[in-house]
Amino acid sequence: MIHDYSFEDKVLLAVDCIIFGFDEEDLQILLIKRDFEPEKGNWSLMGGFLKKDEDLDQAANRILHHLTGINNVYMEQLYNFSKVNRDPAERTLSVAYYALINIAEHRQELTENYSAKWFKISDYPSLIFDHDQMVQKAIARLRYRTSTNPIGFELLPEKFTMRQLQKLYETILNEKLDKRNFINKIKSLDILVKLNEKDMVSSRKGSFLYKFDAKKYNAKVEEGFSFRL
Amino acid sequence: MIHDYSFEDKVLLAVDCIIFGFDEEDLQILLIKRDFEPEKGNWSLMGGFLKKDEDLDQAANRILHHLTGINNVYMEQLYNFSKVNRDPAERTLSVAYYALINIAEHRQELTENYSAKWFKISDYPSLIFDHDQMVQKAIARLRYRTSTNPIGFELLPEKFTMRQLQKLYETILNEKLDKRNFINKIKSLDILVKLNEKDMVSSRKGSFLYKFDAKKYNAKVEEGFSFRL
DNA sequence: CCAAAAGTGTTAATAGTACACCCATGC
DNA sequence: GCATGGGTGTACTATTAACACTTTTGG
Repeated sequence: MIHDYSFEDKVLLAVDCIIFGFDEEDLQILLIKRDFEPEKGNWSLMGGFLKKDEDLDQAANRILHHLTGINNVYMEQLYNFSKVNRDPAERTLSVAYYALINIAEHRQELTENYSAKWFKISDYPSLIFDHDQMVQKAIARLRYRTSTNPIGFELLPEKFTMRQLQKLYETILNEKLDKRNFINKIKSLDILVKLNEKDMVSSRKGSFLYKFDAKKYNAKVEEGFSFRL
Repeated sequence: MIHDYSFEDKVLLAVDCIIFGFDEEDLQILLIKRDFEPEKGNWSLMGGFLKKDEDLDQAANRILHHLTGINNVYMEQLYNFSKVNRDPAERTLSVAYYALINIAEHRQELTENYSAKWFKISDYPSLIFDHDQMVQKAIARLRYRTSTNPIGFELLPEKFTMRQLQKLYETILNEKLDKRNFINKIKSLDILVKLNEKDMVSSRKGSFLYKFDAKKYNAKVEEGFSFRL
């Protein structure tokens, strides 16, 4: 016997993306004004529908690329939102993904070609459907993930100062950290390379730049190391 | 303009459940032999399809109840598995849920009425499609969740001994724990009630029974307490 | 010479880990 | 009276948290 699937209900499956950026001061999300009904003119996450011939990761990447021109960034599936009437127009489920992007590197393509806008997570407009809930869940996941995996670097330029890194973690975790303790902890992890190069923008003295050493990190993970901040 | 959803692809959405139980010795999962093609006769998680008029949590509960007679247990959404050819018969996505059940309390209904079988997670048959992957992900999530939320109790009888609790955590975390340190830690959390009642099965002396005090736990959470084992 | 951010160590407190003996009971 | 699992506390170690002054340099 072959089970006949043809009597089962099929559904529309959306993919919505919470796109995080960091501008040296605030954690931000990228939103767009929805240009069709329902909820036309209101702020929304970037989304689209899953196609038959792609999996969800591919759909999330396609949608991100289509709406921002951005490719190859850290993305992670978050949760499947499924309340029956979440979209009043039609029964739709939505799989939320979040992405981490380096604002500086992508500022050009974003502002030039697309109508998206950055908002601080401490102050963003209310969103359509259940998108606010998605954002809150994404922030919670981001807090956890950045504490247990070295993904915070995805939000920074390739070369960054200790102060930028500290500020980033302070912003994500929403708490002040002690400068010396933070640096000691980071240094003890031994997964950064100190460059012979200084950032001269932030001070007269200049501050050394660091890079995340992915190769070293991976080697350490092989030996049982696990990142924890 | 109303966006026309009618050209978008619709998909079949399955819900598969990883059902965990604990028998005082091993962490186990409940599996069934699939009785239809493809993969007829092979072991599988319990699953079914999402219906139009229910959300995913409801579907997971319905499927669990339908296949086991069990209701009202801890369930949590895990991940949406979406590889294009994961089910060779038809394009199907599957949202995995995991459930925690108290084997003792439900042994009757399970063995009497249904054809499901418990397997130790240390030794279970290989499963259809991507179900092995689902189980592995569920175990990882269970480890994390039981370390940060007091959900381990869901796997034990309402009244349990310290030894049962310790054995449970040892099994989930897959490491030996020190008896005194474990008890001290648990006691310092101050979320259990010690009963004036002993379990006389496991020893001649008998060992005191405890209950999880959900009310106390919730009150403490309100005040900023967070469970961590 | 001064303002502004960078860089750097030590101490105290806390949390975690290791460890061994007596107790109560049924047989 | 002895075998079996139950119950208990302390000393040591490692980790985390608190804290302030000197350095560099452009203006």
